[in-house]
Amino acid sequence: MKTINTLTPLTPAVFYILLALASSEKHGYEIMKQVKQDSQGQVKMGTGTLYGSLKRMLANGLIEEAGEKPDPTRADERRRYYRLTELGRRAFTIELQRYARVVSIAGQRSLLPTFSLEPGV
Amino acid sequence: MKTINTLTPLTPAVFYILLALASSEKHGYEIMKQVKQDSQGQVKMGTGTLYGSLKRMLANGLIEEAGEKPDPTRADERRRYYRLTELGRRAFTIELQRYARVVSIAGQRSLLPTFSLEPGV
DNA sequence: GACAATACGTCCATTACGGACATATACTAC
DNA sequence: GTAGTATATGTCCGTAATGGACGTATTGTC
Repeated sequence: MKTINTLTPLTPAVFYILLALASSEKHGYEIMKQVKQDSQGQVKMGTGTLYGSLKRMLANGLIEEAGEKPDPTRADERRRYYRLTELGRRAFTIELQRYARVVSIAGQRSLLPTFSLEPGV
Repeated sequence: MKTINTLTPLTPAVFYILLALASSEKHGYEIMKQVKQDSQGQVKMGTGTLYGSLKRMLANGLIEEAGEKPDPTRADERRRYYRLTELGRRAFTIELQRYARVVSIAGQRSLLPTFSLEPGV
């Protein structure tokens, strides 16, 4: 268990995993697909990075394994579900504020191009 | 020289260096102080990371060394100034959009706490 | 003259990444 | 039914990135 200060700034991989888990607990493969979607395919997380990051995040206390399966109708017992810990949620929030701050700074320095996110995001 | 796709997502260190250089060319030590300020002290870049990153970024073509010293009145000849290349500016812009998108997604999922940046930023 | 801040850099142990590989189950189409 | 794709987890290992210690020297301040 580490302090938030030693964990931040988070690597993009870890950050996207936290983002994926922030709404609901998910299993590994599901996280992978969510990250791909959230980053518009920009972040292509290999399995080594995915499962390696999950292992490190468990050790750091950013996430924990959810004992109960949220989808008991599905028989696939291979799935392992993860959820954020309190530490994980705090780290995510701090990191999100750092992101927002960076965008804000860039805006004030007129470094932002004019662009818009498509409505369906 | 690499393509943007192989370079992104950028590590936090590289991104902050690009942010520091986006407004004006700077030398190494100046970048270090700027990063510290832009991240509110959250990103503590060791000299190994700073000069190592600069070396890699030169090799990648994200930055280039500025021949002329912007401050000729100052005698300190140790300084080496860097500026963004076109590739660097494009990578920065893309990365900035990725940041903005992540913040936007988090907002739509109601993951953003209510917070405000102080006016002087 | 002393001392802190400035300024550059290397070295190296630790950490993180990412693709190849291994293995196996679930679903879809023919 | 069976071929093929998607789902699902994980390891292994070479490569890349980090960060702090160390080294050296100049500039500015008290």
